[in-house]
Amino acid sequence: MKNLTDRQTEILEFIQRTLRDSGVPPTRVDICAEFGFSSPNAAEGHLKAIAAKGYIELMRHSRGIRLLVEQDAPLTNQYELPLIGNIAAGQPIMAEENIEETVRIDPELFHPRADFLHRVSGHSMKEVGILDGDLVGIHYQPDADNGQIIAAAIYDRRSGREGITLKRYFRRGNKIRLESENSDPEYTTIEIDLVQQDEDSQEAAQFRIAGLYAGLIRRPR
Amino acid sequence: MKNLTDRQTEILEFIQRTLRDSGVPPTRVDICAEFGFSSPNAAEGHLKAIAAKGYIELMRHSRGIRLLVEQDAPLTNQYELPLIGNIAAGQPIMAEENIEETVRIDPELFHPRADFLHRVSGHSMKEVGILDGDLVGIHYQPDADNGQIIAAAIYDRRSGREGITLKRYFRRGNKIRLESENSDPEYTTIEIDLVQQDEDSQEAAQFRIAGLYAGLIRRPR
DNA sequence: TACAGTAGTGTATGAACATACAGTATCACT
DNA sequence: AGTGATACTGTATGTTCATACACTACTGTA
Repeated sequence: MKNLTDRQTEILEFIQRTLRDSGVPPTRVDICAEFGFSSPNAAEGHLKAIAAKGYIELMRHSRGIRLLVEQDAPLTNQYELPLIGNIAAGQPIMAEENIEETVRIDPELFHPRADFLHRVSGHSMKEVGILDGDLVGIHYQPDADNGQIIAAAIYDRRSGREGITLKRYFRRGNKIRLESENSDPEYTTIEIDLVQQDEDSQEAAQFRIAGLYAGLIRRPR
Repeated sequence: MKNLTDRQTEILEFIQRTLRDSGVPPTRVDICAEFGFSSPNAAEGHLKAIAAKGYIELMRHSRGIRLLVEQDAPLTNQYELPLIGNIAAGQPIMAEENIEETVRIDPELFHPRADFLHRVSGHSMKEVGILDGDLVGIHYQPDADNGQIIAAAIYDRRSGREGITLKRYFRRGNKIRLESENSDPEYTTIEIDLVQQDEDSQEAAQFRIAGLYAGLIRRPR
């Protein structure tokens, strides 16, 4: 969360004080009176800035100011999942280096239970309602059944990292097929031959199953 | 302290609920809307009676209602959201009767913060990746901007309940348009004339905004 | 029977409020 | 030298809000 300026902090504290003392948020005019402003627009500007930084929410009715910061310390709970972007070479998925963010969410919300989250990039799964930017819950599991949606970890030689992509998984013998859920022809099916991959690990697309798709969260904006 | 009448208790509870859910006390008009009064003076009378009995204090400015009784423990704790199906006649949204389930999730995960969840039924929002069975986070807010996705509470005369549906909201003057996000022709646009709705409440589709769409959770299976 | 309390409708009005637009000035950063 | 963020003044407007007045109707009670 972005830092407030000194003035904005003073104003936020005044809102907290007013709320605590009177039970009602202040109006723009109240703020002007407190700080000696002669224009309600001074207060309006500060409120918008504080709201833009995420400390309060402005509702459009009188005294519509809602605090989004708790006065007391937030609860610590164990319902957190790491958000994993791509994976550094040689590192386990959950290595701290790979964690972009920690999201407070109950792993049991998903089925099967999620071990980590991944932010979807692109529209390859559009047809099953998984969109760019969505956070998907992934259940760590190194194999999958035919037709299941998996998080595929695909090695990229240029970056030396593994990128995670959602794909629908099919295997017949040693041939693996990773399909997108988007009829647009640009979303091609990836085909991998396990024998080839083993024999010539420099050459073919290196691939493994990072886990099973177990649900998603969408946070607009 | 003198006892409150049943009606006065209901109103006091509504004030407590509004404060808890939105952080701001209700206006007289809010109370009228909640209880179906047609005159703000009905609310005013109740407030004066409740104040005279010492349960609240009235300050003479907008929303100047201060609770003088302990606010009982919140129904939902910080990291839980109620899952609301449809709404029993005359009940506030958050009434226990309407809660199907409680889901452990951080309301701040969504933007704007979610006040309750709703399970999507049908495919009317398929084109924006909202599918049947998804749980959507709803931010309690009685109005919306054009083009926003809202949870519309539409009264069903047969069941006597309000059903919640996601729609894209447009308003021009007194005409409201509720659009689906599915090009299939079976998903028609609902049009409502506010004037008609007021004049002939038996006839026209009764409708209100239950809140803003604020994100979703998908739990497969 | 009368009276006080409760529960409303209906109308009206002025003050309180949020908020938009048009400016000015300072400061840090590029 | 130019741009964006901050921190205001000043004015204006339309809506929201509290609240007063007048009136109906039901209920328990002294």
